Amino acid sequence: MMDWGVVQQGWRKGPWTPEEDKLLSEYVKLHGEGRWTSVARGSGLNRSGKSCRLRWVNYLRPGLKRGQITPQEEGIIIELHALWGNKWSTIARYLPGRTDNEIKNYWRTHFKKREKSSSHKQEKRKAQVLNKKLQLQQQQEQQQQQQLGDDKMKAINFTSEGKIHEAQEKQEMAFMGPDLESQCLPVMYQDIPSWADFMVEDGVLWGGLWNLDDQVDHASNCSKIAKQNQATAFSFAGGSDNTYSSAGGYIF
DNA sequence: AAATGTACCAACCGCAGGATA
DNA sequence: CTATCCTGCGGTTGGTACATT
Repeated sequence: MMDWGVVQQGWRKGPWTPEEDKLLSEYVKLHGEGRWTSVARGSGLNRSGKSCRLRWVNYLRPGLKRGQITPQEEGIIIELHALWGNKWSTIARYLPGRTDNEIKNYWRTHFKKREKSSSHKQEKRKAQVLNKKLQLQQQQEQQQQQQLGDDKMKAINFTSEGKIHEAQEKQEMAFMGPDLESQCLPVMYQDIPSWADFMVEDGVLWGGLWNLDDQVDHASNCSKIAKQNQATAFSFAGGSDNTYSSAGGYIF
């Protein structure tokens, strides 16, 4: 590894000025992309090669799309992220005019949001389940108290209390399944609106959008792989076809 | 109106790996 | 073959604008 710390000393950092942008643009127009260390030296900019490259790739490069990510683009991002994970540069190749940084930032913002709302709902749901459990328990106890009015019977109740609760537990376990949380998850995810609900229904994603790209063949291959992934997501989430979009395959 | 929280964006950093001397 | 250089990637941070309390 090289020692960037030493080399980078004295180079300007922080936001780029319009003058710097102009210098960099002109230099790249003249000499082309790449060889960023030469760009850094030759352009008269007091910036590191890395910084120059980043500025060019993320901001100055021609053909960059500015503005909000469209729902279609969001769909592709989510789909490809499900496919490849945090391979931002790979994902960015299928979104013409968008940079890996942009996609990464977008995902981070929205992922965090969903993660929060998801865990919030998870907590809410857990509380609901616990409440229900407590209510049932209390009801049962009240019934027992009513039925077993005298002290004698109360004594019997006391000794058998453990068994009553045990039976109650078993009954609930049979209803909820052995793993409470795993049973709750699909329910919670159903609360989260998903792009896929309309994307898949409208056939937008797999029908037309990919063709915006000039890499149609590759993209359609990816769509096939992604569709296989959907199938995996169904089975993993334990959902049926019509629960796909909400069962948590790609929603986090 | 001020304080606080949230979303978004630009830029930096460390690292890995390919290219080259 | 090895050491160094260079590029690109992904993670992270800091700043700003806007929304909410």
